[in-house]
Formats: sequence, C-alpha cells, structure tokens
Amino acid sequence: MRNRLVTYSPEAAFHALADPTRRAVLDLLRQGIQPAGQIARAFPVSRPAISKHLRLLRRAHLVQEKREGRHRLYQLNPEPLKAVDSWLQQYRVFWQANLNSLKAFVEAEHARETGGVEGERKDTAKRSRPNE
Amino acid sequence: MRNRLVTYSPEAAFHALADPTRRAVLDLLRQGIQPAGQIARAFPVSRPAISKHLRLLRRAHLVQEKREGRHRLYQLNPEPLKAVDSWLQQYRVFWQANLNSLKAFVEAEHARETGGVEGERKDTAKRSRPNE
DNA sequence: CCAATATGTAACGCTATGGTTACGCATTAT
DNA sequence: ATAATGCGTAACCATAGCGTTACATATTGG
Repeated sequence: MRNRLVTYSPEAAFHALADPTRRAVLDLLRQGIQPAGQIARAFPVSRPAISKHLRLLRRAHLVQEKREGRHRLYQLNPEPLKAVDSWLQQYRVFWQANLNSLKAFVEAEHARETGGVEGERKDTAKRSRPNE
Repeated sequence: MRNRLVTYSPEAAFHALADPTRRAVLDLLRQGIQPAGQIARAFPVSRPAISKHLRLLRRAHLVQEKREGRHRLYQLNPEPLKAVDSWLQQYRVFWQANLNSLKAFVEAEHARETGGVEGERKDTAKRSRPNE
C-alpha cells in the first residue's frame, strides 16, 4: 500500500507546523534525506528533543523514516502539506481581491494626500493601542 | 505607517492556525464581517473562550476589529496568510517532483524488497509497528 | 564478547494553552 | 436613572507541549 492516494486532514499538519523547530527540520530535509543525529546536530536543542519532534512529524506523515544500519534516515514527505495548501486555497481569492481593492484604496489615498505626507492616520487610526 | 506593505513572519500565523477553533473562526469570517457575539454563538465553547481566540487572531493580524456601538465587528485579514503561503511555496516543487521521483523511489523500494538483494536485511524491517 | 555509536523512550519540570466562571465597563433600551 | 446587552479581562484549572537528563536497545568495530 505504498502510494495510496490518501488525503490527509489538515489537522495534524497544522499542528506539526506550529512549532518553529519542526518547520526548520522540514526546511532542512528539503535539502535531502538525513539521519536523525545529523538533523539534531543542526539545532541548539538536545537530541532527544529533536527525536520527539521527529516522532511528531512522523505521525503527521510529514517525514518518513528509513532504517539503515544503526541509522534512521529521515525523508521529507510533502503530501500532508497539500491539505494545508488547499485550506489556504480558499483564502487566496481574498488576498487577490485585496491586491485590487486595497490597491485602489491606496491609490485613492495617495491622490487625496498628494500634497500631504502621509504618514499617518487614516485607518488604523484610532487607538493608541498598537494592535490588541 | 498604515497600510505598510509589511511582510508578516509566518510565525504568528502558523501559531494561530494551529488551533482548529481559530481556523474555524477564520473560515466563518470568510462569509463576511461579524460581531464577536455572533461568532461565539457559532461554537460550542463559551463566549470568553472565543473572545480569547479573537484576541490571538487580532494579535496575529488575521482579523481586524472595528467598534460599532456596543458591538465589535471582526473582519478577516488574509494578509498574514501570504507568509504561510510563501513558506509552503518552497514545498510545492516537492509534491510535484514527488509524482515523479517518489514514484521512482517507491518502485525501486518495491523491487528491492521483492528481489531482496542486498545483504542487509532490512527485514526486520518494516516493522510490525504501524507508523509510530 | 565488549566498547562505541546512533537512536528512541521514560520520567520530570515548567510554561503555554484552552476552557470555565465571575466581574467590569461601555452602549442602548425603558 | 436603571436595566439589559455585548464584550473583554481576570483568576483558576487541567492538560498539552517542549526541553532536559537518565536509560534501554540495536548495530558496528575491534
């Protein structure tokens, strides 16, 4: 049952990607298959810590383990990321709309302010509180 | 510095998206701007719980709050998702390559297992342990 | 067979999370 | 004014996470 075309739910993937170290591990694996120890050495945390991240990534099917001698080689498996991608898909239309409407807005703003500086206000305007 | 074309780091977004309720809130907001209470009523958890999720989403800039009378209207802001999208971008090539190289890899694997060459046994191989 | 190497797991400890209830504060309705 | 409505925050709780230090297990080298 190798390449079964399973469709992963985004749940596990989103959860796995929440940790920056895990994302970095995946980024590292984009360079190619690597043994656990080598992966661990690339990070400032202990090996067991990486081992646990790898376990989680394994369970999320984001990496695949292959044993070779006393080594455990880890390979990236991008499949689950497709689920993330398709979740995101529903939002692309929004930031595209944004590029338009926002662009229009910005241009209008600019026109309005031509002489002015723009620096500030307008929108966010209100509060002194940053975001919150 | 209003609509500064800031580029959000994926950090906050990935963190915010890790929770299924928060993703659902965003999904809900795709339908349009809504007051906090109405959002809360769409979920099985208490209103304060949603209030906290909204605060987090706000800080991640994934939603924008607008006060109107005694209501707090929430609007989706897809911008930070672009950071997620571009992180993902680096992986797209993999799941495309996958259709090819992975297939090759899998086939090679299969061949290796059937013909069973190579001295090592791998055997033990594939484990009885499901994924783990 | 024994030491060294490569890893995963168990047991802890501390902080972060997500949920709950109680409460405080505007805004709107009577 | 007073009550009702809409929300956010504080204070708590229980659990999930992530890191650390032993420790157990499998593989390779002498």
